[in-house]
Amino acid sequence: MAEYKQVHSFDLQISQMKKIQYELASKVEIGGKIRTPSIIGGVDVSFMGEKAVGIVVCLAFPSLELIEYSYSSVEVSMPYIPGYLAFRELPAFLKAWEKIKNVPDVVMFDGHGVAHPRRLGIASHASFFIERPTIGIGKSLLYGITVEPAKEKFSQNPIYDNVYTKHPNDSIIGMSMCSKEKTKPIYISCGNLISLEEAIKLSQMSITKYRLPEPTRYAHLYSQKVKKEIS
DNA sequence: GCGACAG
DNA sequence: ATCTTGTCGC
Repeated sequence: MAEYKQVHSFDLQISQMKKIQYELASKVEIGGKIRTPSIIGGVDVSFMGEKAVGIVVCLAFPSLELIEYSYSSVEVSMPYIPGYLAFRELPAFLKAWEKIKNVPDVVMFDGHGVAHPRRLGIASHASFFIERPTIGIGKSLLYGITVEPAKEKFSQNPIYDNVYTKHPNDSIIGMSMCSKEKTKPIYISCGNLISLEEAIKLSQMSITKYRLPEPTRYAHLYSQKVKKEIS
């Protein structure tokens, strides 16, 4: 069973959530070389009424064959508020994470990493609980400035901080990338414990014939499937 | 005050 | 995210 650290509770007020985000963001470690993963994880959370269904899939890397997947169902604790997605989805994710036997070496999330107003999107946030490298894969931009890349596979452009004076040493917070010709781009950003170069490389190696990389794509597929089975 | 706003 | 079938375009 995969373990995780209970970094903080989820019974919080927005002001407390914001404070936690700033505190954890200051501890994010971008860069460093990680060993090529043998198992890559994918996470997605879907909803049905007041229930949140969390999914974790484990794929062999680089073959991308499905090894295992788990799911959980928890009561929704708060509404969706832009910038605070993690507080709504992490409880479901963590409950599914504990059921995983083949612990992933790196995990991809459906949402952003440091490409976030306070540098702590769900991918970065989750890393402090599972203590593993994470990557954020966004389907739309939440924060940052970027130029839409050409619609050719793997064409890409950097995502810069809206306020470049806020973090002058690292204004590039992610990469906009065309993952499939003639489709809208995906937004890759570091979650934690990984470099943007590595995050992009692993993302590209996880992309086959679809817009989303297999870990996230599979997780989403299963979340929809599981919802019907348990409804 | 106004507009933006992951999933 | 979710409500929802067929349909236009690559």
